[in-house]
Amino acid sequence: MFEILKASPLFIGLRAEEINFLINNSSHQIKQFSNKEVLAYAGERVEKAMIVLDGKLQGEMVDFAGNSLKIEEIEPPQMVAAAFLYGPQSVFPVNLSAISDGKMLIIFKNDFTKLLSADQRVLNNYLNIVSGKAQFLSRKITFLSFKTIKEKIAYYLLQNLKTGNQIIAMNQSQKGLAEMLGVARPSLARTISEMEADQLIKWERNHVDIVDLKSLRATLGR
Amino acid sequence: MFEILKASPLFIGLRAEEINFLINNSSHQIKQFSNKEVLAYAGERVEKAMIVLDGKLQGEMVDFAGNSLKIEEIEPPQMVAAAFLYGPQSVFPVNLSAISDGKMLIIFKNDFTKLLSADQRVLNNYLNIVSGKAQFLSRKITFLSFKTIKEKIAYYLLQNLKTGNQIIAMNQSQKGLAEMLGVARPSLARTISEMEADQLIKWERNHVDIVDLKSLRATLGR
DNA sequence: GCAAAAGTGTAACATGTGTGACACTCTTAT
DNA sequence: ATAAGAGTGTCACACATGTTACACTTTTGC
Repeated sequence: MFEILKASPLFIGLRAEEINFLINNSSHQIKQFSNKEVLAYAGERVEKAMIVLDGKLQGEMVDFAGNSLKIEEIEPPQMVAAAFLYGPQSVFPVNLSAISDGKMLIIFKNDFTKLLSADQRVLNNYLNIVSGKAQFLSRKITFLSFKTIKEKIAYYLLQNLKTGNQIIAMNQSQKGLAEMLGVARPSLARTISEMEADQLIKWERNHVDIVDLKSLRATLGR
Repeated sequence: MFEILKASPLFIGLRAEEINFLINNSSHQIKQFSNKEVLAYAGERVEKAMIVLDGKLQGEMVDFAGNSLKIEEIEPPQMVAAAFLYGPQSVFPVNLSAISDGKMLIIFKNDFTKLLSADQRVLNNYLNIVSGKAQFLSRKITFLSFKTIKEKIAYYLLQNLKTGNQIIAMNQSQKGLAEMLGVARPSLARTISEMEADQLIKWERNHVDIVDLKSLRATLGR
């Protein structure tokens, strides 16, 4: 087990013996789960830290009509719902169910808090995990908050533009990009055409030429 | 100072003497700042925990064209960039500048980490702050990912509907709600009218009646 | 090399949302 | 009590985007 945990973001930088020592000094459980088992429902309180040791879980968002929506997979040795253990509304944002047999390490919140203060490296790691989530979400919002497709494209290009360069390698199809930006594929193609007509960019199969950097930047100036 | 800090989310549940003790046992500084002073630029590394003691700061997002965009105000005794102290990309997401004279408490990251492990209540508080941010952002994304205003309204209402009830108290103006949902105010009003015409809801000044819960849910079934 | 699959350019059309405007109502402060 | 301010209902209009469709090109697998 401790070999698996060594690879976990929570225990980066610790030796297996150290992890062993820490875990064995906090009360914990190993829970077996079987395929299709529902481990937690959305809205339920998060009261324990969970780390997948073996097998695979998935988080499925369930809408009010009862359909399941997005899916996020959690594999060993990831933590489950790391950013939802603490906080004013510490409830599961999704249904948590197993998509294979497996087992997980469970530490109750109180004990987990003690564990965090027992080792500064673990504390640091956990803070990195949670902060990382917040930062990821923050960046995602930046994207979503651009209204027009033109803005999204401009932002995407400028993000991926290395200074001094004026060519951006594209390792993604327009279809994929459209999905990532959350827009319809033909709409993306249309907007690209417009931007080419406006002499802002030149979109080739595998790379994009920035023709008029200044105007491209101005696209984002509201 | 310790009286101010007592009200800070970071030190909830601690007595002034305890805060005094903790702070004086970690190395720290008090920094005076003056109006219009820029305290940090977006992209700069976050290396210290900062708590505003007096005066007011603002975070301004700067776009690629050099214009400043959104503004977030930070007042005593709030922490600055709490979710950005740790994490893989711990850099300021915004420019940080003063909009009045004032002063702040500064604790360098290393010392702050020690402070967190020195007192479990402070650790818990900080985890609550950061997790709270992540949860707030997560909810915001859920909202932004609904495409139509009708969906957003339905989601909002169903979220705030207590089981068994069919009336939702509104503690927010339509204007405020429109802002929160990221839509134009008249568009929100129009959509509400439509939903009323469809006999889904009845929107009064201070509360909303759910007329047809089933159909309201169906709005979200994609 | 060839066929199938995937990706791309483009068009016509429907539709949801933002904008700006205005009258009206409710709340707040003096 | 009254005036000023904030919030609300509604309209006409412009416009960006999604949808659906089809021809064409490129890539992939055999």
